[in-house]
Amino acid sequence: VTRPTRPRALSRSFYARDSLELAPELLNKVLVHDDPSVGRLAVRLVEVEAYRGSDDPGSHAFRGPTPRNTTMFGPPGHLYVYFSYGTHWCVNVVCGDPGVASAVLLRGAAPLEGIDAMRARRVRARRDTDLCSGPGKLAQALGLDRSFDGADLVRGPLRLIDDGVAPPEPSVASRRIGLSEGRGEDHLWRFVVPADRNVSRTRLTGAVSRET
DNA sequence: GGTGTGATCGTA
DNA sequence: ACGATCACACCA
Repeated sequence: VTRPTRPRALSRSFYARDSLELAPELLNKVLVHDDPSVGRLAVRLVEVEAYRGSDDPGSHAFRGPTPRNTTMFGPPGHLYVYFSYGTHWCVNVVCGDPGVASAVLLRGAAPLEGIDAMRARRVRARRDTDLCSGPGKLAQALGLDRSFDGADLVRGPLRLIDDGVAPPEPSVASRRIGLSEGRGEDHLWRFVVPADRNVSRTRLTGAVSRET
């Protein structure tokens, strides 16, 4: 059993590394949104995916900088938020060095605090596991949209917190979701907390258990 | 539990 | 034309 410590916000240097290294370290970290309109929202991350740049055909940054992906090339510890399928927002944590595109997509989380406010934003959710079990749901529950693209996780109002709960040991690595053929769909760059009910899709073909 | 399909619009 | 998706229908 991991003993909780005094919660501390992750520092800029924590994000300054490759997305493949950072992604599994984000599991079980707490994402907090101090939302001026509804108060504090907090969730524990249970599913993430690593994206890279010029060597990753699944990445928005594969073909170089564009107006949309600019923050992916910026300094680490900021959010990259984009509009997906005409209906949903998806949230990434930018990592690596400035000039190098590297980011981690936040795909699933367990609601901890502000659950009533999350339900108000996600009326169709029947169970608590419907609130944040997918990238679009997570963004909607936390009230995130384009206006949060570029937001600084070190300054807030969004922060990532280490409350002493370590990443799972082992974690599970599987193929990334939603990539068509030829887009790096075989890479095991999705990381999940095993058996957590807030993981967006339980089918894990080709998944491997992974020591951190 | 699983699979299949339509909605919807910014981006390249 | 095509998505780093979701919800709902339907089958099991």
